[in-house]
Amino acid sequence: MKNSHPNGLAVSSPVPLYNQLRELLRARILDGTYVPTSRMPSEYELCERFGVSRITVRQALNDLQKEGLIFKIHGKGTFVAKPKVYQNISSLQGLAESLAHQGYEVINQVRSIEYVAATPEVAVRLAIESGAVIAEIQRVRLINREPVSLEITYVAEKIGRQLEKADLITRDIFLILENDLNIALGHANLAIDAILADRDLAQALRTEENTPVMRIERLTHTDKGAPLDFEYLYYRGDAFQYRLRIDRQRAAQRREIP
Amino acid sequence: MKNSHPNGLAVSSPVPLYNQLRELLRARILDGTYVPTSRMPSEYELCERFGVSRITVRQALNDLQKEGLIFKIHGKGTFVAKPKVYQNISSLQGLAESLAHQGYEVINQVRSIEYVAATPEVAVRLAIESGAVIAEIQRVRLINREPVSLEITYVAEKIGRQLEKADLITRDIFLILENDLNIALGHANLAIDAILADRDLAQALRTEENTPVMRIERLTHTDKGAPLDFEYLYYRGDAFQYRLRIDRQRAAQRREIP
DNA sequence: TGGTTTATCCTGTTATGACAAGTTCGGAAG
DNA sequence: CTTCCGAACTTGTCATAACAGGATAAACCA
Repeated sequence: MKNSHPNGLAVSSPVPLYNQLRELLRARILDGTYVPTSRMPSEYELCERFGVSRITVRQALNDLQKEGLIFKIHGKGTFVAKPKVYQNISSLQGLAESLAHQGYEVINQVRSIEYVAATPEVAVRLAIESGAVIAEIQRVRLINREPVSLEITYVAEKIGRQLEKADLITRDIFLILENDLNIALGHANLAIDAILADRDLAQALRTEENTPVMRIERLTHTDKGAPLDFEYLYYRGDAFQYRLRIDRQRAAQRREIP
Repeated sequence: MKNSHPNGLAVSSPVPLYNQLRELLRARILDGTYVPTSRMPSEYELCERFGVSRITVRQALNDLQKEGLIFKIHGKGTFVAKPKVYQNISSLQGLAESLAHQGYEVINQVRSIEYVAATPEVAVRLAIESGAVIAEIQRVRLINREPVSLEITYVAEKIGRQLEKADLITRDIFLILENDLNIALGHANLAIDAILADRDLAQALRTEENTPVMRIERLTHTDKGAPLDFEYLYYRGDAFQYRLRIDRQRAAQRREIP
């Protein structure tokens, strides 16, 4: 059988074309045929080269993008992602999420995207003048339909405009910053405390006013050290029963490939 | 402006149609208009009802499926997923993954899907006769292009055939079992030990032979208590430096919604 | 020379259409 | 009455086509 295509794809195979194409492209990325940060062939080129339609090519590319292997820039092209992502972000999060990845239903909701004047607290963190316009993104994370955390992200207005266009629901915000906006991330500072929920926070987390809430502040910098992204992460107290302890630094860092 | 569509979608809006449709459907699922486990309108019905093409409908539905809100069955229809997922799976995993979700590049590779005779060890776990044909799925998890774990999954041949057709790379295996195959999951048993990597394992994890490797056995049962899915999870020793400690049972279980 | 416009290439969105393949159910044949 | 088969409906895959809109560089104008 096989009915082989001019360029290596089997037409009358039980495995779909976009699937074959995805595996083929993934292999070429992993073996170095397509070098990180370099542009991949355009969608039309891939169409011709493999004798398939653009809808098939896009299906394969979208899957690869969701994996984080490639990223696209509207009007420019499709690029191979850099293998090394942020190096020094002290990790927290993954609190309830670590369970979540097990298969629990996780939903991210964008509660609001607004452009507001920076409060003094935020302005100081982002090293801008108080009162300047910045983007405020509020996202709620639901696990099994119950809200567990509210994330309020502050970034420069310009970056906010670009994040607004990206897919904040299914794609990681850091992936968008690094790949789509081409901003290299550096270290992050963390602070943790507990507060009482005010009315708005209680509403977002669907809990009672004045119940205890864990608050995490995270300030993420670019690799140049400039403050980039300031976040408040509010976790419902009763969802904060998992503890993630990181005993050492990241393993991969001490295991360089010669 | 707005140029409103007959059924609530704004045509000349800057936000894409499939995006509007996705939000609209998500809202209807969350507010109970579409009841869990019930069938949603077919793709063609949604086309007519909202005056859009099927490609737009499918784009919206696929996003919702990736979120886990709905699932599809080829030939039957699209269904609303049950909000409660497995109740009692003692969670482990998320070891290096908890960091991973932070934004590190995570790639799942299907190393092989084969149908083999059950070894005595596996047969005992799955409560079948030794030598019966079962499916063996080997998957490798890469973080930042470096392999950190090898997962070997054993399930009944019939289930393996169905998993083979599903999207094992981007979708969670438990989600597929619960939704697509309509198998309710129950509890799981875990065992952890350390072994030395043999040649094959060393190759998969791209490490040296005879280096220490953490091994986790996990036997997942259906809600009826029947053994369903037996897995070996091999973690590279030097990737096993994060510990996830679960101090109590799941929070949500003690917080019933009246 | 310097700024602007335009042509061109790219990805994003959407429509239409077709066939494949799984599911269900009723009617025909035994 | 049972069995088998096909019609009808579903999602899965894929092609062709068109236009929108961002990016870029060459061509053009001041």
